[in-house]
Amino acid sequence: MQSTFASINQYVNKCTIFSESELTFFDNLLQAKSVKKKTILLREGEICNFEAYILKGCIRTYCMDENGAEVILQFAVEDWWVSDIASFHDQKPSKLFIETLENCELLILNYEAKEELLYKMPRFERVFRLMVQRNLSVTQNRLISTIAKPAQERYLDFLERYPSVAQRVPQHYIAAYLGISAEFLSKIRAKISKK
Amino acid sequence: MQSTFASINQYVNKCTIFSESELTFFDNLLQAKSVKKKTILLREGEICNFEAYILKGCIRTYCMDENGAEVILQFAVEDWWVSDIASFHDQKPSKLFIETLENCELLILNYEAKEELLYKMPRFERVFRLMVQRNLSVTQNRLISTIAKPAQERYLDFLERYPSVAQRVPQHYIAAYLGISAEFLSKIRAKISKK
DNA sequence: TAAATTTCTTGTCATAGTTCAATGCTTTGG
DNA sequence: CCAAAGCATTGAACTATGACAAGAAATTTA
Repeated sequence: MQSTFASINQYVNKCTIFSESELTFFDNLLQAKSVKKKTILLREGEICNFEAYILKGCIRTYCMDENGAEVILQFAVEDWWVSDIASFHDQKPSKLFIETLENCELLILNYEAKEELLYKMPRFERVFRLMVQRNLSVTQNRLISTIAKPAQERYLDFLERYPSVAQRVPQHYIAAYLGISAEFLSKIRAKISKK
Repeated sequence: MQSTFASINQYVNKCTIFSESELTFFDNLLQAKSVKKKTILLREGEICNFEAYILKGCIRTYCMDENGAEVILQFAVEDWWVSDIASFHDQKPSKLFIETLENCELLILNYEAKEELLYKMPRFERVFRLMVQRNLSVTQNRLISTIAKPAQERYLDFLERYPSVAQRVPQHYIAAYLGISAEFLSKIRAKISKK
């Protein structure tokens, strides 16, 4: 029986082993939710009240710089979480936008539910620590290559690392993720394919 | 009585309240260590076996790109932790160097000690989760401004945010942190002071 | 299927930042 | 206290990338 919760339970079970009843308790705190493509789940200034696990679909997290240009922080697909942890954790206004790029099936863990979970089952702290830790490690690597590598190399790394994302999202978003203009990405691609 | 552990205990107590005996147990897992300036605590390829809390001194974490240029990931001073979590957590070879910039007084929590701590007192998971979470949030902001802001603005932000670090470390390290060449930083400074 | 919108490409010109090389200034250690 | 090493500044020539403009292709919507 492949329930709605099969994949998320597998996810948390990879961090530490939980009993059936612990998992059931966890599952009951989640809310399933379907959202249409191009829905904004969080906008700048709002307090982020959720962590969302993606069962199906693709989401981007981005922020707007002073000149109105978008910088994409994350593309998230199946089996990933999205949230603005800073806003969520401190319950303060977010600087980020979170937007679906496709129709999505989500499991939502909201603030109160997470509090309850961690209060009643502190072992779940570990799940979230590991989650954040992986995220930190990825973000650090990205910071380093943003600083140290030229755009073309970063683009090739991206293709290699997230081939499926590269298929699914428009190129100008990839440019916004890599930190270059859409035009320049186009020129990079032209140059690559000439070889 | 200001023991060696006063400040670190205060640090962990800010995350969740712990009892005297929990704190004592924690303290006993730590090793105090004095290290000379310019000591390399971790080099690329080694497995990071510690998380170090800084009682006194200043440390940088950096990595070397393909051309041998250094990118600085973090300056850490009093009341901060340094480690390579990716290497530490997975016990795999590090890509980073960790080097003292001043004589330092450290409290070292090594891998086995941390395992024991979290096994016996899972409430400490929370401390480390919050620690990583803050670090992630800072790193995300830095990634965004590296992408979206010009070097001069990033430099001014840095001065404002870490005035004490700016005093303590040589300028070419600040350049390596900001992701620009030492020469260009010098030109930025010249331009700023002209006003 | 046509119209409308969004996405991608290409060219030209502008600029933030790099590299290299030379010079003087500090700090450190014997 | 001097020599050596490390650090900061400056200028000139170069390069990666950005901004703008205009048009082509693709995708969505009606």
